[in-house]
Amino acid sequence: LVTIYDVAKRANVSAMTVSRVINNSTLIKETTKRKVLEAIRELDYIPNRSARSLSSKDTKLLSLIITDITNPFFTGIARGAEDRANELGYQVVFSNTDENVDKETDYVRAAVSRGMDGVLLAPAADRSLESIRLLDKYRIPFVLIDREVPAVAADSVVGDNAGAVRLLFEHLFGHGHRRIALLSGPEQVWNTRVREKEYRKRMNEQSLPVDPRWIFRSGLTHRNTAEAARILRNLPEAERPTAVLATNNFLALSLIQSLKAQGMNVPGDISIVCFDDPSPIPDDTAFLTVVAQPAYDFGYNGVQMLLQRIDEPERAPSHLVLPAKLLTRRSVRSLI
Amino acid sequence: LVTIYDVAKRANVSAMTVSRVINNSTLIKETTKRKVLEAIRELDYIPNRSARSLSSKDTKLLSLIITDITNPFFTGIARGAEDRANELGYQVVFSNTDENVDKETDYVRAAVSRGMDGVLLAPAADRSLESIRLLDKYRIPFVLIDREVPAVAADSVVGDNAGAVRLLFEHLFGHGHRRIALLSGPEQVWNTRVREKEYRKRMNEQSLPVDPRWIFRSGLTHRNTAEAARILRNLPEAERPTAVLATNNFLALSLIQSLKAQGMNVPGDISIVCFDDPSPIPDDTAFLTVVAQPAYDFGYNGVQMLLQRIDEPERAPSHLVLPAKLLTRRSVRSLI
DNA sequence: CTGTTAGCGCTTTCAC
DNA sequence: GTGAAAGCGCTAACAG
Repeated sequence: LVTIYDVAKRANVSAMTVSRVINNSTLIKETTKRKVLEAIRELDYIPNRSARSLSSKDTKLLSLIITDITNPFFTGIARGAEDRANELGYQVVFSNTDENVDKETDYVRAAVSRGMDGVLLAPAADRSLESIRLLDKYRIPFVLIDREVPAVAADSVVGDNAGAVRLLFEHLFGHGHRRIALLSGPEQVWNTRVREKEYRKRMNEQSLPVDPRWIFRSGLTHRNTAEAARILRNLPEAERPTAVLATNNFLALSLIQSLKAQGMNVPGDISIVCFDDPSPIPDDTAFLTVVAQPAYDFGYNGVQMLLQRIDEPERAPSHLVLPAKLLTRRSVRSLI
Repeated sequence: LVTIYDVAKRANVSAMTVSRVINNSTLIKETTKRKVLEAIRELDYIPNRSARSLSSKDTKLLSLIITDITNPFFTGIARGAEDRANELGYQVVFSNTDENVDKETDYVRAAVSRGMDGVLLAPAADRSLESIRLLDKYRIPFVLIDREVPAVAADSVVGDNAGAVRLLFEHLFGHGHRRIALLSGPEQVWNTRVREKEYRKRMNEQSLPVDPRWIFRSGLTHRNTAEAARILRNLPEAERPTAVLATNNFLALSLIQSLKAQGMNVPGDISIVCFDDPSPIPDDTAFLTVVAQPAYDFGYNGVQMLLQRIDEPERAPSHLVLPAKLLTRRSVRSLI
C-alpha cells in the first residue's frame, strides 16, 4: 500500500506538503506542487479516507434515509441527491426505513458512528423526533425532505401538499365528481394529515358532504386496500363515491387491483387520482392521473441546502416548498 | 465526544476489553461484558467507524455502482442489495454512471479511497475492464451484476438473457408476428450483444428474414428513437415489421412516444415487447408486455455472493443466472 | 479472560 | 512556504 510518506519521500518533501497538495491548499509553491503531483501519479497514490476522516473530522459522506427507494418518488429524490452530492465531492449512503421509526433511528446511529457530514431525512412518522434528537445531540447537520416533524424547526424541502390536493380536487370537481372519497396513509405521517386536511377544506368549500365511510386509511408499506374496495362496492349506488383521491401512488395502484378483484372497473365504475407518478420517466402509456411532485429537485436541492447548513451551522432554518404538476391521464371518467 | 477510554474508565476495565465487547468477542466473562454494556448505555457511547476502519482495515461499507437508479430494474437491485447488506451489518453507497466508463472509474477510485469492503458493479461497457483492473490491483472484492465483461473471470449475477429473448420471441411468434424488428442498446454492452445474438438465432430458426433496416441501435441514457420511428413509418407496408423487440424498458417507452409522434399507434399499427418492467410494483394498469427479470434478487444475491468472496478471496468465481418471467399485457396485437 | 504497547495514515498545531 | 511533533479513536499482537 502506498501512503503519503511514500509520496513525500519520492518528491523530496515532507508528508505535510503532500497533504497540503491533496487538499488543494493555496499556500504551496507551484513547483513543489507539480513535483508532488507527479510523484502521486507515478506511485498511483490514492489517499486513505478513513485516516483523513479520523484526524480531520469530515467524511465526505452523506446519509439519505428514506422509506422505500422502490417508490419512484424516492428514487427520484435519490437520483437528485446523488447528482448534487457527486458535483460537490460527496458520496451518499442510502437506507430504507419502510416507515419504521426504530429502523430509522438505527440508521441515524450508523450515521453518527460513521461521522457522516450530514443527513437527508424523510422522517417515517412523528415519532422520528427521536432520530432528530440524536442528530441534534451529535451536532449532525440534517435536512428534512418530503415530510416535516411537529415541533421541529429544521431545514426542509417539502412539496406544496395543499396546492397538490387542490389540483386533484379541482380536476375531479371539474369533471363532475361530487362524492369524492379519500384513501389516506397513517395519521402519524405529517404529509398525510396535511393532505387530508386540505381535502376536507375543499369539500367543505364546495359544500360537499364528507361521509365518514369515504375515508380510508392504510399503511404505506403494508397496503390494505382490499377492505376499502369491499366497502366501496357494498355502498348503495347513491352513496357510493364516484371518485377516490389517494394520497400515495402505490396505494392508488393497490386500490385499483383490489377494486378489480371486486369486479369494479376504473374509471368505469369509479375514478381514481393520486399523489406522485408511479412511473419513473415520462410515459405515454401511463394510466393514472396524478399530481407529480418534482422528486429530483427534492433531492438535488436537499443536498444543496444540507451543504449550506454544514457551512453555516447557526443560520436560521430555511424551507423550500416545491409545486406539483397535474398529469392528466385515463383514470378519471368525466361525469359531465 | 465519548470515546472507548471513557467507557473503559467507567467500567473499570481497559479499552481493549471495551473493544472486545463492541466487537462481540466471545472470550469475555459475562459479568465484565455486562458491566461494559452498561457503561456504554450510560454514556451513550457510539463507536467511531473511521477509527475502527483505520486500524482494522474494514469499513462495513459496500459500493453499488449502477448506471441509473431511476430505472426500476436498478432500483430493485438497489433495494435488494441494501436489504441484504443491512442484515449483514453493512451499509451501501450508491453511484450512477449513466453508462459512462470514466465516471465509473472515478467511483471505483472513491471505493478504493474509502477502503470499501466490496463493490457490486454493473459495468457500463466492455471498457469497464479499466475499472476492474483497479479493483484487482487494490484487491477489492467485487461481483458483477446484470452484465459481464469479456475476458474477466469474476463472480457474477446475471439474467438468463437468451431465455428471456426466447420468451419474448415465442410470445410474438405465437401471436402471428413474423416481421420482427430489434431495438437494441450500444454494442459495447455485453447484455445487448447476447440479446441481439439470441434474437437472430430465433429468427433464423424459424427461417424468418432479418432485414438490416429492422435493426435499431440507441444509447441507453440518451435515447434516440425518433429516427427509428420515422424509418418504421416510411417502410412500405409489406416490409414493415409488425412488432419490435426492445432490449430495454426505457427504450421501449421512448419508442412508443416517438411512434405516436409519427402518427403510429401501439399495438394497433405495431406491437412492442421489451426487457424489464418499467413499473416498480405489480401494476394492473401497465401497458407493456415484458420479460421481467427478478431485479431484487440480483441485488440480494449479489451482496450475498460478495460477502462470500470477502470471506474466501481465493475461491473459484461463481456465477448465478436468474430466469425472467413473461408478463403479458396490452402492447402486443394478435395477428391470428 | 484481560491488559499493554504500538501504530493504522492522515491532519492539526505550531515552529521556522 | 514548509516541516516536526503529536494525536485523532480504535484494534493487532502480544504478554500475562
